[in-house]
Amino acid sequence: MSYTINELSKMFHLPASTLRYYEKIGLLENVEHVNSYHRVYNESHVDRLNFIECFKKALLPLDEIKAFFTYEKDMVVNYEKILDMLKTQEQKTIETMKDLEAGLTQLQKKIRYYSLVNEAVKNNSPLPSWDDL
Amino acid sequence: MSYTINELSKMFHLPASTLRYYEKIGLLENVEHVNSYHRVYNESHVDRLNFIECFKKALLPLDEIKAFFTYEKDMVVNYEKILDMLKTQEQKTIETMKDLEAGLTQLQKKIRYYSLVNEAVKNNSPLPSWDDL
DNA sequence: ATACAACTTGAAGTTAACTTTAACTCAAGC
DNA sequence: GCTTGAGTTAAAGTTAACTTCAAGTTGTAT
Repeated sequence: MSYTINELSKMFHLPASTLRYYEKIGLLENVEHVNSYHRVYNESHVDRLNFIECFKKALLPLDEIKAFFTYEKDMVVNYEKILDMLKTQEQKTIETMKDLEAGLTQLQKKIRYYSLVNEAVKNNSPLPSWDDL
Repeated sequence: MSYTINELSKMFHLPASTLRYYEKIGLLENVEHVNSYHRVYNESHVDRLNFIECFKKALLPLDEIKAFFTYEKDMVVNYEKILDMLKTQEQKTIETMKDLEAGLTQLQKKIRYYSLVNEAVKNNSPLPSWDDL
């Protein structure tokens, strides 16, 4: 199966310029340039983009994602390094999730407070205090 | 209670330059400048920084955090807008958490795979395939 | 009185991850 | 043969959130 830049663009909700950019920085490799006219991608690019999106969600910067793919090319030599990177990233992701949860809790507390403000204004009753939660 | 820029810096693990920057963009307000010589912060700044850190963790950009504080100054007028912002942000945070979880799952799958690679290399046995997971 | 450390300022510089621009090429349809 | 539209390039521009810099000020210790 082969894909045009526009097909991949739609498939991954990434602008074509971003796909060209990823190729430029070496994150996508071996993209066929037909007649120096247009790019043709294959399944390997779809697979790689799936991982890239996945790592991006886990907040891994692009240069580390790239380093990861570089190490993977010689995994029998680099598996320890790879495991190390993956585990570090796992911990970071877990940390980030905890922070997000704490942030979410505060957001929801504020939402409860302003729901009370809403009611108070509508009933012409006194404004709630932060301690009423 | 009053605080120097260095005390706040340590308290929130933010460099002093960042505290000055927050003041410059209007995120921290009414900071006392004694004899145009040094800043003095008070409890209200500690409170606000707590919220700022909290919103930052929820991935709210600084200009929206600022807009939020601006609306809060007149909450009887703006409570609907505030509730709206908060709920939008709540949904975004939940989305981000889902993405992070999906990313984490993929990370952990890779970790399992490379643990198998590790064993295989140490036992001189054939490398695992991605489907062995 | 002078040196020094701590703090100040506005402005310029940094980083990551794109995005936009301008000028160009190619294949297909009229 | 000419236009159109999709694709190409290298290079410059953008954005957020800082960070660094150079030059100046202030209070305290010697």
